[in-house]
Amino acid sequence: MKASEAATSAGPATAGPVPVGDRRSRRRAETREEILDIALDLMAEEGVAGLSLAAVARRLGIRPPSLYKYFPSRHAVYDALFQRGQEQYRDTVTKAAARAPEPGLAAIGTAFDAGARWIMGNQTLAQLLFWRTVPKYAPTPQAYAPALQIRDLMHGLVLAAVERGELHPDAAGPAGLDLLASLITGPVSQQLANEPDVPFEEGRYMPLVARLPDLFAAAYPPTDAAAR
Amino acid sequence: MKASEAATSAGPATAGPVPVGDRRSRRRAETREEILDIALDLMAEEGVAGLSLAAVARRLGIRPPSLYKYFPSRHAVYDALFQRGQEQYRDTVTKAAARAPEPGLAAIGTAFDAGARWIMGNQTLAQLLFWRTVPKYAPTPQAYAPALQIRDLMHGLVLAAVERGELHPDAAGPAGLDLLASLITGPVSQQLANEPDVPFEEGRYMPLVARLPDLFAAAYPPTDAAAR
DNA sequence: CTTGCTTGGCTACTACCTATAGCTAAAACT
DNA sequence: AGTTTTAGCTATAGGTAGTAGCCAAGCAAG
Repeated sequence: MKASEAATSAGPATAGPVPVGDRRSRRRAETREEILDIALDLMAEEGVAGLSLAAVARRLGIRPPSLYKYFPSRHAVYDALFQRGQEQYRDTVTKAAARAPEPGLAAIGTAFDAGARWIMGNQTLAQLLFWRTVPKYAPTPQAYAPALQIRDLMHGLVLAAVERGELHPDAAGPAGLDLLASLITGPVSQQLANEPDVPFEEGRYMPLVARLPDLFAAAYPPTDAAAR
Repeated sequence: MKASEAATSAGPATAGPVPVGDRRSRRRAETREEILDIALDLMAEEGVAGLSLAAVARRLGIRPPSLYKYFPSRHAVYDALFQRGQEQYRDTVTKAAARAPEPGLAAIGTAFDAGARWIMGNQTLAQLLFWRTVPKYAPTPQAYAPALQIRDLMHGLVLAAVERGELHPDAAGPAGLDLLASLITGPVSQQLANEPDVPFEEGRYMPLVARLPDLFAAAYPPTDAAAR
């Protein structure tokens, strides 16, 4: 029992010879990941809210009730995917911001671009993350945690832009961050809802993302004193 | 047969003594509306994608199979609600734009405000209209038609603003209209996904709507020649 | 090597869902 | 008044989530 509990977070954290004895729990974690992969595929085919555990079981080659040895409910599968998605998205955006050519407003643009590309490449997860699409499902705090880290990251980027004199200090306030989040959400939602199948940047909405940093700057122009 | 077909669009179009003889089809249309009302209530309670026709039947006091005398499938119920919602939204926005104090950019703001308020007051319908939340459901062209009219309406408003010298002519192009639609979608999606239950304008995102016209103007500043 | 515990599969079952087929009685039209 | 239409019904097929309980294989300690 204790062993399996310890394995729920299931990261390849220790690269060494493994705490020994838990070949079983490693296998268990692998199966969990396999289930999540299949669930993701099925959600892409049938719609996010149309996920059927029975279909997952069929594709995995086991009987439906056996799935409950790995996840206590359908919502638990959604939650695991939600967390996985948030972590991937956070890492994508964080790395993009870190290797941006220069900090400030340009880095915000880099982060937006990377985030938008990830979303278009992971639309199923994006729907789960950014819309309330599954009846009665709400993410657990643990699964939602990475989203808060993303907000912190954006806050830092905005602060840097403010210090460079590219934005008014108010941009780093709550309303500013909410506006920033809304700006990126707009094209993304339009693209997901109306043109889910267009490839990369051929759609009508994703190209708009490149213009968002300037729009944000227009909403929070630096005070003349700070600029220059 | 012919009579009932004619009643499927079921608007109170003719206010007079009614084409006579179709007390039956009027009753039928009433029941259809009743079903849609109940479905809307249930979607609010259980989630948009969680609508169950059996539950509708229970609440209506009939057996589930009898519902199929009024709608051929669950998707047909969604489609009727989709159309109803698009028409309501279109009418709301159109009327708001028509009685705006002055045309141009200000009228766009008035239309946005009215649209946002309608959405917050009709969140269930809004989810159906603006997100792809129901697996395998896509609106029929007939149900989608009002959405095209809304785009035409916005196009007209933007053209008027351009002629008043408030916007660059490019604002009325496809990319401009897509940006405009994305701008309003952003706060709306954020509000629906993250704060669905806050009343009117107490939320974090809806107040941002008032700033969108200026943002749009910043994206398409008028050429100096046209201005003034 | 054997004994015993853990676990990952299974079948059987409940209670729900959408949708179809076909019946019947009441309502409406002619 | 007779005929047609229709709005309800029951029965049924086939799908879903989730629970209960059985059993055999895997693993670990004596």
